[in-house]
Amino acid sequence: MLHLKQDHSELVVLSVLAEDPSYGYAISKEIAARSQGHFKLSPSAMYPLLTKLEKQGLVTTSWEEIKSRSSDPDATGRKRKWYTISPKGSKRLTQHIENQQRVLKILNGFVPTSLRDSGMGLA
Amino acid sequence: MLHLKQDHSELVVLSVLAEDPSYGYAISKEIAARSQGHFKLSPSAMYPLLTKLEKQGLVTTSWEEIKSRSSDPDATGRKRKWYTISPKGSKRLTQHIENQQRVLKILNGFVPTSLRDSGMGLA
DNA sequence: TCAAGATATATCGAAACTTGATATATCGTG
DNA sequence: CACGATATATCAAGTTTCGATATATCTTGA
Repeated sequence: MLHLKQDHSELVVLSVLAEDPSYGYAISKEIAARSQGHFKLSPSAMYPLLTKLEKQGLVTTSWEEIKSRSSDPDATGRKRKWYTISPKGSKRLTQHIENQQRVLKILNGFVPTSLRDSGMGLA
Repeated sequence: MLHLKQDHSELVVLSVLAEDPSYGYAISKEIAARSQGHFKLSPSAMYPLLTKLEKQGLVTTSWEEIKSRSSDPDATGRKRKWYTISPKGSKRLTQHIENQQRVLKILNGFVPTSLRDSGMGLA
């Protein structure tokens, strides 16, 4: 299991949302699936991050009332909070990736040539 | 000026030391030079990091007394702390880069195809 | 000669970040 | 009807980060 730092978490979450709106639980499942279980965003990492993205205007949110199949017509039903990437969020994602590429390129300049030449370069 | 996270700082410092032993001040200058000023490791980031590397046995250290040209024969002289990468440190550097490559590959799987196809992929 | 900038190492503290543990509640299935 | 999955969220304790600060020496040029 690889450790996802905040920068990477943000990149991954915005990437997932760039394809379709989703919600916390589904996003965490998607991340685990798409990374073959290598990446994991726990609830305690996920929700603060989503709240931060919302505050920064990178995503918009809406609540969905999940209709219960319960026979009780008064049942409250479970709530689901949907996250949709905003234009600002899309822009941020692009910038984020561009930035990663730039960092990677410079970082690669530090990798010893012996390692770089043996196909271990980063860029 | 790009923000160097600890993971990247460690990679960069070990990479610099993999070529030749050096000391704190010189390492920070080397990093600024080799990155065209894009990366910067301030003293407050550099010295705790070097101490950590030393404690983990990734580098060995020795003090050098810098001979003063001062006419005072009793002058203490400035001290310089040299850092040399250890076999354990070399191994860590290789693992570090391998790990970066793995993370990058998985991360790239999250980048939207539209961005990936336009040459913005990470791996 | 002497002031200023470069060389050199190091700590402090406030803020931000990280994460396992915890809390709460509903849904689906055997 | 119990249990695992779904679903969101906070807390607290630990780690990380970094500008500011401290200390001291060396070098250069006005």
